[in-house]
Formats: sequence, structure tokens, C-alpha cells
Amino acid sequence: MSPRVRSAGKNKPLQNYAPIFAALGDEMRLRLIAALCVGGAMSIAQLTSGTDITRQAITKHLGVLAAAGLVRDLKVGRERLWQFEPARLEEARRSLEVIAQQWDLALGRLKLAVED
Amino acid sequence: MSPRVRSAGKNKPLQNYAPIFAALGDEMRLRLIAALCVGGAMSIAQLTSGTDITRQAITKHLGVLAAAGLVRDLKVGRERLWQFEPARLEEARRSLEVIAQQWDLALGRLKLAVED
DNA sequence: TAGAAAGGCAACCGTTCAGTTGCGTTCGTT
DNA sequence: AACGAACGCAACTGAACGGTTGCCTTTCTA
Repeated sequence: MSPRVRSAGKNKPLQNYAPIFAALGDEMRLRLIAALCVGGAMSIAQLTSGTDITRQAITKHLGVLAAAGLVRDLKVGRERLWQFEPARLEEARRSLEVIAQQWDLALGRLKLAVED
Repeated sequence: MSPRVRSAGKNKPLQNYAPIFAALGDEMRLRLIAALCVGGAMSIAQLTSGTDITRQAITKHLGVLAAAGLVRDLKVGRERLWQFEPARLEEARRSLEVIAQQWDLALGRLKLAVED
């Protein structure tokens, strides 16, 4: 039997999340995510208007986000709608939570060792 | 008076977190954070041993993490100890939480509009 | 049915980035 | 005093990245 842990979630090694964080590590991409979050599904043209960069650049950014699983596309007629995909982001958030937990744990050990 | 919000925390625009996520968007740097998290303060030499890259590369990575505020250094004799700094990471985690909240909010609005 | 709107593909450019190498400095240790 | 461990600085290299431009295809609409 595999060892029991507090939560049932698989706990991938932290390094696996590097691509997701890398995808989040760009201002424009964070703006895109925010836009899709409040605006629902949007076309590339929509997402491009209001920025000062090219449609192609936006397309590339969406490609990066999609590769990280943070966003999904669906074709509708002549346009391509993009929508936010919350699962991976949630996963990333929990990975940060795990770090914080391990940190607190280590602090506890340190305190114990000092007091002893 | 500024508008009341649910939580007292300042709520920077999401784009501001791009540098932190960029710093997290590298396997080796995530490994370093994990190591510092469980191992407490460590010297560059310690952090380098066990990896297959150069001490200089590690130094650069630590520089990136420090610039993002994720890590701090303190000089001790001839060596330089690095330690994890949880504040910024927590901030980043909360920013992801905010995204998720806004997403749920938007879903709620959508559902309402459909049902109406 | 012709034109315009939405988008795909690919080449290209300048910058940033990860990593290495070489060499000098600081500081413990014997 | 001398050696070695720990580290800093700077230059260099190849690859990845963000962005643009040009051109072609698909699809809606007046």
C-alpha cells in the first residue's frame, strides 16, 4: 500500500510546475488570463484590441498559455474563441501552498531543536 | 474613503506578479527553493553539490530568486548563506486565489444570465 | 459574388537567458 | 605563512523568447 498522506491529491515534485509558472511569468499573458477570467470566451481579435502589440504576438502568447494547460480554444465559425481553464492554475496554487507548509514544518523543527 | 473590499490586503493588479512567476518558472530554481525550504539556510557550495551545473549557475539562479524577493542572503564568515523568504511567495499564492475567485464570480454571472 | 473580417504559417530580428570558463579575492586552517 | 575552500566578477556562447512583417486561407455579409 502506498503511504497515507493528509490529502488524497497526487503530489508531483515541485519542479514539474516550472512550465506553468513560466507561462504565468509574463505581463501580457497575465493580462490575457485576467481578461478571459472576467470576460468569458473571447476571440483573438477581441483580445488584441486594447493592447499595443500585434495579433500574431497575442496568438503566440495564447499558444504558450495553452501549452501550459491554462487556456483552451474552441473554433466557432471563422473565429477561434479562447477560454480560461482553471484546473491547472488551481494545481499551481496548491503547489505553492505545499511549499509554505513545508516551510512552517521546517521552522517548527528548528524551534524544537533550539529549545531542546 | 476608499471602497470597502472583502479583505484588507492591498490588491495589486495581476500583472505585477509576472516577475515572481518568472522567477518560479525554472526547474532548477524550484529545486533550490525546495531545498532551502526543508534544509534551512544553506551556502552556495552546499546548494551546488548534488546538481550537475556550475556553482556560478547556482549563484545566478539565487540572484534571480533574490531579485524577486523569494530568498535572502546573509554573510557568515567566508560563506554566504541563503534562506527562503516566504512573504512574496505567499503573496503570489494569494494572487492566484484572486484569479480563481474572479473566475467563479464570472461563472455565476453567466449562469444567472442563462437562467434568466 | 466581391470585399472585408478573422485567422494561420513561416521567416526574420534584437534581446534575454542559462550556463560555462577563467581568474582574482577573502577568509578560515594547519 | 601558506594552502585550500568559498565566493565574486566579467566575458563569452548557444538557445529561447517576444515581437514584427508578409502573405495566404477561410468565412461571413452587404
